[in-house]
Amino acid sequence: MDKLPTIKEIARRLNVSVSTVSRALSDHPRIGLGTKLKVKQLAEELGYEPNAQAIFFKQKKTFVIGVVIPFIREEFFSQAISGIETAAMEHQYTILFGQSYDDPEREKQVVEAMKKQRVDGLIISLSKGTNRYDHLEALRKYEIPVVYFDRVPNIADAHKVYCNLYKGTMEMIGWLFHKGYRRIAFINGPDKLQASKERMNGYMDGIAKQKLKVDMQLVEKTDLSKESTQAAMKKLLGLKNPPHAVISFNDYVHMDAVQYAQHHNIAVNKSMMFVSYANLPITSYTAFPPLASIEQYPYGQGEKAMQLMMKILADKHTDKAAQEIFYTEELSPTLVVYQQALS
Amino acid sequence: MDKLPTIKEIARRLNVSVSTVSRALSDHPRIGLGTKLKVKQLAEELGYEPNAQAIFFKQKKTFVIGVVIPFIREEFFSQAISGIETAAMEHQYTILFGQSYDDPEREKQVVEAMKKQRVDGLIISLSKGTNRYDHLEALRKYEIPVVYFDRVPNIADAHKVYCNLYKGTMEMIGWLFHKGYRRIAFINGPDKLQASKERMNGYMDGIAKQKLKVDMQLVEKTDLSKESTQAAMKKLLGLKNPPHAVISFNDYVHMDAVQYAQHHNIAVNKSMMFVSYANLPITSYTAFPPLASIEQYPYGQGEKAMQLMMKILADKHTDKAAQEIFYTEELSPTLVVYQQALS
DNA sequence: CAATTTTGCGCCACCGTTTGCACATGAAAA
DNA sequence: TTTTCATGTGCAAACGGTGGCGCAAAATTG
Repeated sequence: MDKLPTIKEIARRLNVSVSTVSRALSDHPRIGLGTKLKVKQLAEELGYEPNAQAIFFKQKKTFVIGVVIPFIREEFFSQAISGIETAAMEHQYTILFGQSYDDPEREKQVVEAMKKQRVDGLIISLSKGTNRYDHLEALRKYEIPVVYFDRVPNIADAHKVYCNLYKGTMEMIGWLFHKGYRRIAFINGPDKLQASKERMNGYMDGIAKQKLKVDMQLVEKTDLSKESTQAAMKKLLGLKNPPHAVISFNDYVHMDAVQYAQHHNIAVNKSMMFVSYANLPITSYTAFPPLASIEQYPYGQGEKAMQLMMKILADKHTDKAAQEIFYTEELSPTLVVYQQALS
Repeated sequence: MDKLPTIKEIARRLNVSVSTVSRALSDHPRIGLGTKLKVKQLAEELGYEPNAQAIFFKQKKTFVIGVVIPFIREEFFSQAISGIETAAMEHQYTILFGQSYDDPEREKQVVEAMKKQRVDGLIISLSKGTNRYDHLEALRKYEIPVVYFDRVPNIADAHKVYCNLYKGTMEMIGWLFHKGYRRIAFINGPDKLQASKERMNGYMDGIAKQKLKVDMQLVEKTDLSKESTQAAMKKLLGLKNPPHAVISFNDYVHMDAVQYAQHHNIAVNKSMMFVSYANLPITSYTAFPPLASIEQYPYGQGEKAMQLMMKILADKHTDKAAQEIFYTEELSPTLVVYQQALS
């Protein structure tokens, strides 16, 4: 038994036509009960399994969703991909994986490879440098829907799933204020990211809400690299009037910031408080976990993104008009407090 | 322009046959230069891109490699997958991703989904509970080669890529001995894993080599869960004569062990030394990184696994006899010392 | 200038499966 | 008994390409 069994083989052995076998296997009502039984039994015996490639080819479907993220090694994304994967399995989909390494060029390559593979859809969290969307627009021609998550573009005609960090940031500032901290610094991420803008707006409005005045010396930026974060910390620590608390863009920036502070003899979370976004489990092992963190539910975002994709794909077949509707799912973040900060 | 351009469309417009177009695009020598030019130009204009699904279907190739790992959130595996991905891209392959979550049942499901997708090959790091290989043997029928990495099975007729931890463990014990530590404890992983056996042999022989006698009270086991690791630590700390040093199965076990010790007022890396396997970058942010770690080169293992897969796939076509040769790639680990331990 | 080779292109079968349609048979309705 | 209809099955086209083979025209050879 060298070749894999096909429906042709079953047809040949049973002296029926391939169409009969095909229909028998899919329980077509017009096939006789006896025939169905015979076919199914032989299929079982032969260990027949339909050739998905052939079916997909015919149906113009692959049951594969492409997933592109910046770095899988970041726990945020590995959690997100787990959510995506789980939701995918529930719908019998599999996922094609690729990393952009935060490089727009690489992102383009990966997206193109996925287009070539004719994925049924693409879920992507943009690289921080991406400012052109040609490679993603190109998917439209192939009717491959795109769902953005977390790092979403600032364009209207796109499906998006993300966490509203505006509210979360305001909440964080309120919490810090109540704990008695007044000079609240903020290390934000790249301007291009919508996530940065949201955080910034939240910061501004949060400070204003507490009736503090915004001091732009307390607002720094990082490109997310260790060096850039350290440079930001250097400036903050160099102020004649250093901050009481530092909000970092995410837990990685937080860890780099804390490390820098520690090396410069700051009593972390004693004389200067550190809080962050993301709430990664890994931080619980670190020397100085953030005092509080804004949970962004990466797993939930991934899951939602996939469910949205399923909905879009379903709509595609039923409702032709639905093509031009774009969905946005906004999750509300939660402030998670780890320790009681001394006030 | 509603439909995607196909080779047929090009043929129709140019009044040539589809086969001519096909051959022109692939630079077949029997096609005239002028025809080639015309075809290629029109293809360019129309933005023609070959339907990979169709080609793969005909050629019985998908250019997809399935990758199954226990947990993507473990940095070891996320690094490994990065190595795999990079090597795959170099060969125009893409990767289909799945996690087993260390559950043999889920592993089976994932492998089956990949079989259904007719991946060209499968790279897998086994779940810790896997002791039957039926689901992987089943791939043989589809001529889907399997390359195991890191968590490899203890069977002969399989392709494997892994780190030889026997040597690494002996080296580690030698280093600890030189630093003056005599009572060296060892928290090993599940027996089923070949990796556990290797470490154990290395431990035994390493202890013997230093002319110490093996004290089985110092040897504990964990199923890699936090609870199990803590239970192991509890036993070790409860000994009338506690260990001077603890070797953990990997950095995650290490972190859990250190956390437990810390909560029980042990002066970590002062009164009791902690060393580990894996050397994950994330440990540098933790409160007590291992004093030394055995680097297992996850990225390199992934890369090697993919390269081996490419070789196997290439051999498949050229050399029919090569089918029965099984390759084993053994990487040598390196002992990385982070701090000078007090002797 | 005839014989042979090379060049350029089209025809057709094929990969594994699905599906619209036609056809034959037997049973129920008229 | 004839018409109608449900039932069970087969034929063939289609999905988008590839590639063996054949055939005519052009180019090369003796």
